[in-house]
Amino acid sequence: MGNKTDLLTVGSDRSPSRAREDYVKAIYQLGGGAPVRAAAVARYLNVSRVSVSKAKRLLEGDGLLEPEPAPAKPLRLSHKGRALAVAMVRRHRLLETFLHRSLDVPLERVHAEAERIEHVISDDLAARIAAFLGRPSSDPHGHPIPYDDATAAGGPLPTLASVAEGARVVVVSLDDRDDEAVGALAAAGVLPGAALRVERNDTAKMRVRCGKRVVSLNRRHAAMVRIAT
Amino acid sequence: MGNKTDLLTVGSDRSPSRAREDYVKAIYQLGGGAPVRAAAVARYLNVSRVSVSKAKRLLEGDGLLEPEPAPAKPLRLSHKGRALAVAMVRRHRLLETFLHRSLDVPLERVHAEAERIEHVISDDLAARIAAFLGRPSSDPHGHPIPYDDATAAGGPLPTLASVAEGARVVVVSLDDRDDEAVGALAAAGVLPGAALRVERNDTAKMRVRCGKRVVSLNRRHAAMVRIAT
DNA sequence: GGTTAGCGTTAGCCATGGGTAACAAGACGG
DNA sequence: CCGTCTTGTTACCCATGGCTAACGCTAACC
Repeated sequence: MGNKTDLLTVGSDRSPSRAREDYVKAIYQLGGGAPVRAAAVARYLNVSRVSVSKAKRLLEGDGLLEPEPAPAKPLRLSHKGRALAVAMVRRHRLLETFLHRSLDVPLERVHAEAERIEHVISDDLAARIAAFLGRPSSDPHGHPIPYDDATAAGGPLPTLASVAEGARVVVVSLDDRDDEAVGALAAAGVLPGAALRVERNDTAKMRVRCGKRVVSLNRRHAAMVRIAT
Repeated sequence: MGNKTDLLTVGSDRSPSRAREDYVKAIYQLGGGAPVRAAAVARYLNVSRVSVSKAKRLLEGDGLLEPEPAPAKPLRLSHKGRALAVAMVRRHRLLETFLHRSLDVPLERVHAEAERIEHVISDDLAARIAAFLGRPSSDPHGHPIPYDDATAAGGPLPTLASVAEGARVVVVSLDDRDDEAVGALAAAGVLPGAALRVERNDTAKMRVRCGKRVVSLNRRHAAMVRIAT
């Protein structure tokens, strides 16, 4: 196959619809339905506040944001915007599941790949992928796949980094946005469903027993792990 | 699933890299390696000649086109451009095969879907899809899948519309760019590998025996069928 | 030879997405 | 109460992709 240093690295990749979908998804993931500050969106997407401010007008024009005549107000998704956001999340998680399960894409690379594909597949195709996979209930990082537009949020779970020594916990999910952490955690066997026991948690590296293995985890990586008891 | 009249219909969808890839692919498919007139590219992509003229400069800048100081000369892909074009064709055909075989996407919808996805998957992912499918040699429309950068062109085959009455032929491929024709042909059983006998070919509708069935085909549709004897 | 058609280019216009610089207004800390 | 930080906005600038209008050329066609 074409092994010539990936020819395709040509342009940036900001298509009109892609940018809009990214904004909507960011607002949704930051607020979970609640209004979100523009500056937070800017940081989340690594763009300037100005870009968010301009995008705001365009998104309002598309009916994806609740129209807000008063300036300096937080961003609120409209019904349509929320539905689009949920559709994006659904596609993203279905794609991640497919890439990991069927194509054996390593866990830490699944997110980036899905991030690009999610913008170009139709709802119909997403439904076919879901059927192909047997309508999985969660993606390989442990996040639930929303099949209807219900939010089903629930407050954020505690992270592994915050657990007291000696505690036994179960891994619920990993933050897929941090490739490096996901790679390290997967290598250590810290995956959704794994039962852990925290051996030490007082320095930059914590020790965790995972099955028969005792592994050493970077604190920053452990902060990417959501857990339950 | 989100059945709300496809929310995603928001923007056009011309990302920088997408446009470049479309130009390169068009030049490749029109010329098969030989130089191509800009106007032909414009017609093929449904854009103005002006857009092609401007794209030319950008593509030269990217090293995808052979630099051409003299104006009004045909467009020639560089080595890099040709390799990119072949990669695009490979991805496209692999995607079509996957969509049709694994996800049961109807033949006439496979092209449009692949057309969008091909721009966002990595070479690595294409390789994984190929492995998943068992390295198929051709796509569902009957076009060969190029696994190396070899061109393997060979002159264009005759079309079903040009066949004399009474002749027996075998369907090699369908032109996937014409959704309507592909739908009609697939419904009639005129698919790659099918053995046909032309019963009548003198009016706007031709009659063809296909297995046990005798079907009536629109001439325009028949012109989308490449055949061999 | 003149007319007509097609081709490639240039000039100019629009929309989108992204960026800086700058500013007014509010929140916070001292 | 005064400085400092954060925020959202505005005014510009840049690149891309696409468009129409218009022009010069070439190549047919009569």
